[in-house]
Amino acid sequence: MELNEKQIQILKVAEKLFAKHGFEGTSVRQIAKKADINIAMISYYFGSKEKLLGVLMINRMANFQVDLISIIQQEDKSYYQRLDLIIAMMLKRIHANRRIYTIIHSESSKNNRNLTLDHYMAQKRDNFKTLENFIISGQEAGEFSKNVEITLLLPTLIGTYFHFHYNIEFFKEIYDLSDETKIQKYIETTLTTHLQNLIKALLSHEN
Amino acid sequence: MELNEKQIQILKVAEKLFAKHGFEGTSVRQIAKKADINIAMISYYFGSKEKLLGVLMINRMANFQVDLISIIQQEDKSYYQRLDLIIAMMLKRIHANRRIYTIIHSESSKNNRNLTLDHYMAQKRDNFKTLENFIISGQEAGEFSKNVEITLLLPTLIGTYFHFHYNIEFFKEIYDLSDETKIQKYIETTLTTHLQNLIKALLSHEN
DNA sequence: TATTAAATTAAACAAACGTTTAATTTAAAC
DNA sequence: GTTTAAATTAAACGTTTGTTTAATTTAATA
Repeated sequence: MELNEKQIQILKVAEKLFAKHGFEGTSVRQIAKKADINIAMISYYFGSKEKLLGVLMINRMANFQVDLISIIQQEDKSYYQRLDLIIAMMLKRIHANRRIYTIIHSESSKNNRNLTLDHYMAQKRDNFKTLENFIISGQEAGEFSKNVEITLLLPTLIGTYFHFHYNIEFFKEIYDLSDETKIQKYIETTLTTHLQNLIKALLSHEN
Repeated sequence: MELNEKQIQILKVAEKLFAKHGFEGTSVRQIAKKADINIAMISYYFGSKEKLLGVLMINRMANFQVDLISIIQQEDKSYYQRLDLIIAMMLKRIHANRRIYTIIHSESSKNNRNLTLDHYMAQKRDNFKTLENFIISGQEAGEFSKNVEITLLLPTLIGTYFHFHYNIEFFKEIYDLSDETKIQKYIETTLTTHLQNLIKALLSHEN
């Protein structure tokens, strides 16, 4: 789907509002007002509020697998080095697209089956398989220890980020994370390092 | 606030619906229908839909700190043993109250200040402090290694659980988690062990 | 410049929302 | 058995919801 400038602007506004007030908590009138367009334009361009969300999700989730594979293929680097790169890349990407993930979380806990969610699930499965194969290769190469629940590495990585994200008000208090720049810096340094150490500790820990 | 049987039933139904469809996504008519009561009873008992949520949150969050301290005080056990107990207790509790946490997550990402949320934040701060002091004691006793981002232990623990929870459909596919009993068993065994190993690996890993 | 298609608008639509009302039933106290 | 308070009800309240309509403006094409 090709998007013109107006459509892109509507998506930007909708993304922020959906993430802040939820999908049902956001009205098309709010979106229209913030995007400075007439209410009817949303139906005109996207068909419905529901379809707008679908376009938004597809648009924000693209190209993750590509980034992942391009790191794994750097075979001059050790498995640990590549793992560090993967973790840093993932955190950066997830933080950049945190709003859409928030929406996906709240949407997928509802039971309405949905084409876009199926698309997301399929992508997730691919990413998981790719990462799993990478870890297994590292184990066969003797770098990573065995006896590790590979399935739970991704939940630990992504989950840690999102618990930080969902409780940002709490962490703002503890650290000095008063603005967006500081938050981003904290994620790219402290949080990334913590997770790299954590995964490394687990993968080198002889049970 | 004392609750009669009808009120308890309304809270149960509301909890499920809020967790499934979100707060805005759930109507008082849905709640009334499922709880088999008249719509007006919700305003009659709780004042409003908003206040119903407040009562629900307070009701489900009680006594966490008590459980935590009672484990820490078992000083005949090693720090690692107590840490294992804490992790198991936390996962069990969080899973039991997963619905209310889901609601809190989606509510606290919105910016409407709220008495109940403040109460939750204060409790969270207390729990965090208690756990932090426990880890520091363990470090001083020479059991735990230093150079650990204590602040990020809780996000890793809780975050891993919730990423599992939010993506339960995905994990149902991978494992054989076809019903609630199997999910609970998986959490109490595989997931708990994974997190115990993870935290232990980190706390014994000399950077 | 005239024609045609796309973009934009204000207004209206029915449906659903949370809450309140006023009347009635139920249960407890005397 | 009467009185009193609590519980329950159906109906109505005014708003807000997502979407559609039909008319108008804008921009591109011939």
